[in-house]
Amino acid sequence: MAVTTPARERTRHEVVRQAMDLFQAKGYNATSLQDIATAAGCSKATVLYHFNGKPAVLAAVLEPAAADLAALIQTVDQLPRAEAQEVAIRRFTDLAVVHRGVIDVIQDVLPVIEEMPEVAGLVADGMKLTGYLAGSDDSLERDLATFAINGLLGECRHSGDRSDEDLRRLCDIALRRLLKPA
Amino acid sequence: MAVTTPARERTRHEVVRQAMDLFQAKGYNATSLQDIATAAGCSKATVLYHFNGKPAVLAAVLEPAAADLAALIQTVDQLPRAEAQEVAIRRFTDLAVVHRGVIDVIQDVLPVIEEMPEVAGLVADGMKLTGYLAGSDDSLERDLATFAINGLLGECRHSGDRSDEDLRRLCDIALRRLLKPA
DNA sequence: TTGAAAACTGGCCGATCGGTCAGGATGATG
DNA sequence: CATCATCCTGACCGATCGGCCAGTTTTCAA
Repeated sequence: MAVTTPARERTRHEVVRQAMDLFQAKGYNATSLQDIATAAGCSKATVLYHFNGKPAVLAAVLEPAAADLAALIQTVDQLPRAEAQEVAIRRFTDLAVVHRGVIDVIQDVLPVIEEMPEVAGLVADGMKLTGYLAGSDDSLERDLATFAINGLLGECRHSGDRSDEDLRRLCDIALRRLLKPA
Repeated sequence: MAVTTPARERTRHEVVRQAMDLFQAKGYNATSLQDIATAAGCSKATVLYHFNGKPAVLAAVLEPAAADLAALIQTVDQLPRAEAQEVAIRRFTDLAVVHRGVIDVIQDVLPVIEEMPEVAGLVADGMKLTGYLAGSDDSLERDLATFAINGLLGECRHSGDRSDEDLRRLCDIALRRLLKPA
């Protein structure tokens, strides 16, 4: 066959997939490399053969969301200020719903996220997004923006039973109430 | 001397004090009993002499906040529904500011808090408070209330440099925007 | 078919964790 | 001074963690 997936990518992908599920269910710190290996049907040594340490596994799990966030930032970057907030609110709710699993994962890593160079880009983009959500440089508005993001992070936690539509609706309402009150 | 503090209470109090600071700075899971013992100027065995395991230390750290929250719940419990939400918002912001350190601590324990009987009361009271903050049984309003609490939890995280007054003002504004929009 | 590169593994290592225990220090009481 | 309960400690334990390495199995192109 010509289009068979190379064994390398097959295993890597499966490890990332199972790691995502486990990180989401038990948290990053509470998940051991052995847990991931068992779930992925390989040995712990194999996981470390494909990934240069446990943080590298986390980085691979977060990568798709990080890429989408980076793209969003790049888009909003070249918008006039007035539109930037509106677009940030709308597209960030989409992003939060799509990557709700990843958002769930991040929770457990937040306290020590500063010391993880693997996810530095994601953190930096999150900070920039906060600025755009705030809509102004006013410190109260900025605080409300971080408040909104934290509320959203918390809301996505263990929200596996909620439908995408419900979650999107809730996030949109909450963000607008906080950031664009009538 | 008649009014000297017994050695027992002295050490216990110091352990709790240092544990609080460490839990707040590094998180519960990332803080070892040895860390607490060193900070408190005693041995790890001493910590375990006074407290029946690490979760018991956490329970002692959370206890004052849990007591205040329980008192708040009891107060709000006997209020008519209309007033309940307003009082809950106002007094919960006070409580959040006063016990901001404790709120900070809880973050790291949330993913596994269900399995800790030591803090079950605190969790249960938090759930009741959510209901009162929502103001109605509408599911959207309840979700917004949990959103608000999560935002507040996140906002209190690593907010040691913020003044009490700023924090109180921010929490009050955010809660009212979310729960009582104009 | 063959041989080298890639993929994979069991076993081991040092470190750290929460927790236990027997016994030493301390201080009040007779 | 002697006694005894309280307070405290160093040493140790079993478990678990992330990570490493020598060697085996699989893959695949020549």
